[in-house]
Amino acid sequence: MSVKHQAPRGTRDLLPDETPLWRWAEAAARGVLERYGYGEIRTPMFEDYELFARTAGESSDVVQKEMYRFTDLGERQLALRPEFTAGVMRAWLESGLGGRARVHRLWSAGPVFRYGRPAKGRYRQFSQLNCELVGSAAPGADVEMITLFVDLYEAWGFRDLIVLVNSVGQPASRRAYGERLREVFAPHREALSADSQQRLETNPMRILDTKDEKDLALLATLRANNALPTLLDSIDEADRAHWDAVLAGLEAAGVRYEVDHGLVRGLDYYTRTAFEVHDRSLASQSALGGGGRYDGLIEMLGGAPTPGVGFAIGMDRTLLVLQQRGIQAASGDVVCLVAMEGTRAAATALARELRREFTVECDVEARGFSAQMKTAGKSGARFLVILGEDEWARGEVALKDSRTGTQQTLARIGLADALRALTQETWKQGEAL
RNA sequence: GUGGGUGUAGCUCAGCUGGCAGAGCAUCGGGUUGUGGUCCCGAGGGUCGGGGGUUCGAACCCCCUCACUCACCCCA
Repeated sequence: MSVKHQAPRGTRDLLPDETPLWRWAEAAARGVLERYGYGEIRTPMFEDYELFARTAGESSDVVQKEMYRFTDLGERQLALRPEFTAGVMRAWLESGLGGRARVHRLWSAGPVFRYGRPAKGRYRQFSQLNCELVGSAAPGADVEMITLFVDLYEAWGFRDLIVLVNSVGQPASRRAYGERLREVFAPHREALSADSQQRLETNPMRILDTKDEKDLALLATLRANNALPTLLDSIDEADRAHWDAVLAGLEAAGVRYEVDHGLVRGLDYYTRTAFEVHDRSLASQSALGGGGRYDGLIEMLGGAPTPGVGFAIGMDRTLLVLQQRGIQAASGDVVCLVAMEGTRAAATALARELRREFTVECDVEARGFSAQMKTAGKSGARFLVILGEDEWARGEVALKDSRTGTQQTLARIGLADALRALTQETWKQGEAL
């Protein structure tokens, strides 16, 4: 098996046995989004490099080492989108949406690109479902976002979901908190892992979600002595009030959440509320989705100060979990036509007619009767319509239900009616369950 | 990006110390040109991920490379 080309590293093909689950999940999501009153916005898959570099933060990992950056033939500096929000906000500004109404509810879906070492659940091209609520600074907006976030997962069958929430405050308070952490850890520098000593310089908040045993032990000791401040202790009064209101709103909405003091988002533009959902079954790539508030972003892009909240859901990982749980998209009944030597021509016409209403398979290779029957059996077709020469001459066909094994002979004229009645019958039975 | 592991038929995998590439499942055909998914018989299918090296001889040993995977990093 040595083919000349393979899919580029970190990309993959979704084959026909997988796409039904994707379509089902996408359809379920669209239903929820519609009922929440969100409108779809489609933006380019690439934008000016600077747009992403500035909004995500020059020092962020995404910008430092994960961007698909390129120069086009016109010498433009561009990048494949590593996330949706920056592009959506650019479109919002450029189209003047902000002037038409104060609040906008937007969603997008499609591929995003990040250059990183691939692993199960981490791809260089992956798919996100993205939502934004632009124009409201109210805690209720955060609550609606998180509620929508959870309801999407519930529409996909998740029941045991817990949202991790935190407040990352303002950039200034975040910096101040970082300094406080440096002071706290400085005396224990030698006790930290090499990674964390590095983080002490670059991003001390990352020490809080270390996986190193030594680090964890130190953190536990510090906590026990009340020597470890939390980010929540460092945020200002307004942020604190916002945070309390968000939690109260989540309680009221009946959303299960857990406060995670170590939760920090990877992009610099986040303010106040941050949230994520994880699934343990995905090993090291456990984040299924996350989001937060980005009150400074639009101003950063040259717009009037405008608040916003949003989230992104990683579809690949989410569907990976669904597949692991054995969830399959329901498929409809299939009708398979089986023709004889003298009825092949008639079968093509009948197939065409039935396909106005039913899913119909029909042999195109003029294969023998027995071969067609074998194929029909393996295909899982619910109904077999056998066009025997004698019956056909009398204007009749045989209809076999492979679920029960029963077979009846009926007038060709009444075939569609009979199929309709049988499929509706099973549909009703399904409803009863 | 760092460190490990794995690549043999469409799939899951055997293949001993270097000596003619195998099995099961799947596919196709036949047994059965008017009743399948059971059974029986048969067939096709491989540059052993790719390139180089060592050797009389390499799936096996060495180097490089590509891909996947696990743990980190980071996140979706």
